Amino acid sequence: MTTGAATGWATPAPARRGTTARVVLDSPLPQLDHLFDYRIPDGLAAEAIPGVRVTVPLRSAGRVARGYIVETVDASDGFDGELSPLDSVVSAVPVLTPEVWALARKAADRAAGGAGDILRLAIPPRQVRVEKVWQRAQEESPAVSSPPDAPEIDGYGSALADLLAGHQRIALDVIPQVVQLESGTWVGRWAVTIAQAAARTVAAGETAILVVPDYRDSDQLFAALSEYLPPDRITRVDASQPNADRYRAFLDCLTDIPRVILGNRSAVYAPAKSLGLLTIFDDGDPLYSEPLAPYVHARDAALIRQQQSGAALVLAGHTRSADAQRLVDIGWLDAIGPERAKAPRVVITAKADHEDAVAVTARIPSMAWRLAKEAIASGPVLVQVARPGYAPVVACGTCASAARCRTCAGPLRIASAGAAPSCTLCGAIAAGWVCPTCEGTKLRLVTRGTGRTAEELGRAFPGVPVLISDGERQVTAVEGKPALVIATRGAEPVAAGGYAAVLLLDAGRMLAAEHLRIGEDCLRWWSNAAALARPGAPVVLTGVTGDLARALATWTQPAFAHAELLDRRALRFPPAVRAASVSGDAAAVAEALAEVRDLPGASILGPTPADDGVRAILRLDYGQAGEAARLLRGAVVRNATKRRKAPQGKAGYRPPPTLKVRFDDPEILS
DNA sequence: AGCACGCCGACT
DNA sequence: GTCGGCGTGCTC
Repeated sequence: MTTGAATGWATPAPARRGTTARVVLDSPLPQLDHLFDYRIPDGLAAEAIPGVRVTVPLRSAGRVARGYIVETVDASDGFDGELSPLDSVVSAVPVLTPEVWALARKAADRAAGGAGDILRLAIPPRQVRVEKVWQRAQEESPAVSSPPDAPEIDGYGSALADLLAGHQRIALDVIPQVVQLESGTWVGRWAVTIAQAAARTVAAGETAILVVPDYRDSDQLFAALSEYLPPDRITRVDASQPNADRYRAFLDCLTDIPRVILGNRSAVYAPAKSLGLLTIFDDGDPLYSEPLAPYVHARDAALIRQQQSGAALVLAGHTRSADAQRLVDIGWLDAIGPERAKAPRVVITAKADHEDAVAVTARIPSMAWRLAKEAIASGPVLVQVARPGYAPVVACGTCASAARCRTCAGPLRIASAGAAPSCTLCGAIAAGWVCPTCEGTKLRLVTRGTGRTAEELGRAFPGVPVLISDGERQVTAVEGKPALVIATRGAEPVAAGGYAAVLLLDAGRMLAAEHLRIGEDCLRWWSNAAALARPGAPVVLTGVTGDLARALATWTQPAFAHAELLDRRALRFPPAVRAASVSGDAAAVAEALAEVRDLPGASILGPTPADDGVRAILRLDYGQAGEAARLLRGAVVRNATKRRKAPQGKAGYRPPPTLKVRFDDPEILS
């Protein structure tokens, strides 16, 4: 049997191996979320080391659960029954490192959730063949590239490099530009800045974890990293990878070789030997909000990991999230920007005059129109719209009431040019639609998606190619030639040389969405698009004035975030306070809330009826949130252990909903 | 979850 | 008397 110590990838064997293994189970059940002690049988003594996957008996023979050895000890403390023996060691690779275990435990505790749920994000499913090949390769001690040179970080003098070398925590304002790499690829300047910082970390013999919202950002950053680092120093850990690739990348992260680990939100949990830098790009992006229990936001996980590891932390973006701003305001993060300010040229137009404009230009104010016409001769023009599709919302052409589906009353849309209207929810075709209010038969397009916008603009600019980039058909890069690029917010391609003009066409409509975070989101969408313009090119904001327009025009996003945070403080909304939703059976919710209602500064909204039970919102000062999470977790465990099945004979009985606690629930702000 | 243990109604 | 119903609680 090979042991890890011989091949360099295992945790060093302790001087004296314990006789007892403390095991975390791979289970979502709250009542099993603690360590279980097992006797290590003689036959497994060599393999049963911390971090390995094991199977263990649970309650009765024949029933086995999967888990990981967290530590080995000599005597079990706190449990004085007879220990069962470990069932088996699944694999010799110690996949759960002590650092990741500490992170998972703390992140779960902070969110009133289970560590096992975090581990499922942190450790990909095992792929036996991949693991065998990888183990063999490790035993042959593969050649490692020599450490790279440390590049300068352009645009920040020595300030940023000094802060990183001192492992500081930073809110970084990136430079809103596109640049061409030596490979010829054009990327956002942010990617180069982060790549340079990461390369310096690797040159110093440490590992950097770089987290980005999605694969488009990942591709840009990967291209930039490749300018500074050899391929064996860059490991991509995307959840969209095939399982085999994902597991291979994960295993590579376990080695001692300092590297850059690049990936989406779950990359914050990647194992890393001597972590020196952790960056999150555009931390306001909702993709960082984990949709799986216990719903830990990648930013929060990063903050915990920074504290535990002492690595440098960078929250970078064209905008500052209110959450990052709070950390700046309390002195937890140092705010740093470029040496020389480089703001895009933002042109604000008054509200579009819909009354006397011709149909084709209805959404486009004359100034925007003129600037686009001028610009298109010299290069691509980006048109940002709110929605994909053709006509996502339609209404009666006569009385203007919203058009609804006859079957399910869902809203109707027109999916493509010339298509019959269909239901957004059930998909039913609404041929021969008649307005139930006024009996009109004509439909009016209330909103125009990418498709309809492309059609309209294509007609207005004959001979100019029109490209569409939205959620379904994503274009990642366009050439520097005249073209109209119609994109939904967040799906804008990078243009070679930058866009000759950027039209933020549906700004007013985007801002009208009912969401307390909408101002922050809009500024982020617009700023990210503006950063794709070439120097001096006009960025036209239509239909929006006021603080938000001023923040974009003067490129003072941190000031906007600060003002936003003051508003939230006055209202006691996140992130000025921490909030959690508590939902489930009315009695269970009441019992859970009774535990926390007397904590200093706690306040409760509700409970209000919610699907199959009730839901309440709990607001807490940050200092009390940890204690609240502990108390609520206790309530969840008690609820889980006493929940019972239907009494026999009662047909149609539904068991009461389980008690759920969700900290930092994004729906609280909607 | 899944399984054993335990305390009240119909049975040989 | 005891067989077995399912409500209750635990899992190292």
